[in-house]
Amino acid sequence: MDTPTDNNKNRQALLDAARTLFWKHGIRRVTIQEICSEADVSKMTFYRQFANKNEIAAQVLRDILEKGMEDYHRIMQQEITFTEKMQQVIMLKHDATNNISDEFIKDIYQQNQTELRAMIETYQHEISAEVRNDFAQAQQNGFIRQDVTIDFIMYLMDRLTQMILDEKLLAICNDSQQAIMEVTRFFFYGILKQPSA
Amino acid sequence: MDTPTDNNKNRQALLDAARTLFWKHGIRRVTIQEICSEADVSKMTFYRQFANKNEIAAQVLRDILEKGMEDYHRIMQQEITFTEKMQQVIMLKHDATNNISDEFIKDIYQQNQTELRAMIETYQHEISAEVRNDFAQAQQNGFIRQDVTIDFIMYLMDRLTQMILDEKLLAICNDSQQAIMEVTRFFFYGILKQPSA
DNA sequence: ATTTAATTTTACGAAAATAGTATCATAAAA
DNA sequence: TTTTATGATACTATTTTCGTAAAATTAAAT
Repeated sequence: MDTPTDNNKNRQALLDAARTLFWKHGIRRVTIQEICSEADVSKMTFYRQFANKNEIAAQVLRDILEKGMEDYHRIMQQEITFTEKMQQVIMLKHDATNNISDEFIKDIYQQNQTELRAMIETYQHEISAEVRNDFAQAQQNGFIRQDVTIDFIMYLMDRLTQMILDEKLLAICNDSQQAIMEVTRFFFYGILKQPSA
Repeated sequence: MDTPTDNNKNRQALLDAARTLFWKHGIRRVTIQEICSEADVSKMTFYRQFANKNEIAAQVLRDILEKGMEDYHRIMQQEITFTEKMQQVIMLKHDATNNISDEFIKDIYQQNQTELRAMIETYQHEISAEVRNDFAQAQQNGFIRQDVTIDFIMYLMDRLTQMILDEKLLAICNDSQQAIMEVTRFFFYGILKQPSA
């Protein structure tokens, strides 16, 4: 039971346009008409798909968060070493959709956007529980020093993912790929020369 | 005859706030109230200084363009070699105020902003006449090959200033300083090994 | 302490932008 | 042909923003 002139295509075009615009200017500054123009779709089609701007913003955010989840799961399910998994996780945030824009966040964490805020917090709870669990397990399996707390690791992960987006680091390394390797290596081995190669 | 609580300070605060906001979001999306909040000044003080948003936008643009002019003059008046001057000119655009933001330009080159557009075009005429003149003189003085047209040089200047803002180039060079040196050297000597060192 | 001037605050009406709806024509799919 | 999604237009309602006026506040000068 599908629509004649592919319904889903317009919906996706609207979502893509909305994300692009929200990305640059946050939610507040972007008008529905603008989203429609960017998506090359009439205003009526918008209202047939979404009740209002908040709803499309919610869907955009939902898509982003879900993609982040899926990416994380896909990485962790692979049959590779823990080290390699972590490298990929750190690399993950390099992807635009895993690093929500400032303006977008600003608008969410202001005014009446309780719904969107709740959505983010739910997601953060979920994902951080999983990550915490994965780390605890890795610690049990001897991949991580026993005398380091999971909380500290969580904090580190956050800072390190920020580092690979830092231009100053990029200037030091040859390219972002090398930056990621450098950071991950530091994450696991510190800066001291390893006794066990 | 000055005002008790320094009048000029508020005006400057408003101009700074406006530039910051116009920079990120263009003119259209920014409200007067927003400018006032950012400048930490009441709406009334805004209207005592400027008639409307267009006027403050015009002043912001005027300041930017004039600063660009002054910078260029200051460079050319120095007692240094032509090569060093050019290096500094290319470096100039690295400064944020000499590289007007996309959103800002977009808003100017749309809709009814004929006044602002005219301002830019006037500036461009002025500056390009000067640059052209400086180059012609340099060519006469033997600093530039005779068989190259000034038009081509003007085109090159434009492209080269863009290059030093390119992240890809930054990844190749160690830092932006080196990028500027590299580009300027290329501008003057090409890539062939020089017969005369 | 009083005066003076700039500023903020508050309130307000006018104007403009945006949101949202109803209707009809069209074009493609069933 | 009938159905269905879409686009275009026109329209109203609502919200936002603009711009002004008047009173209250601040801070320095007299």
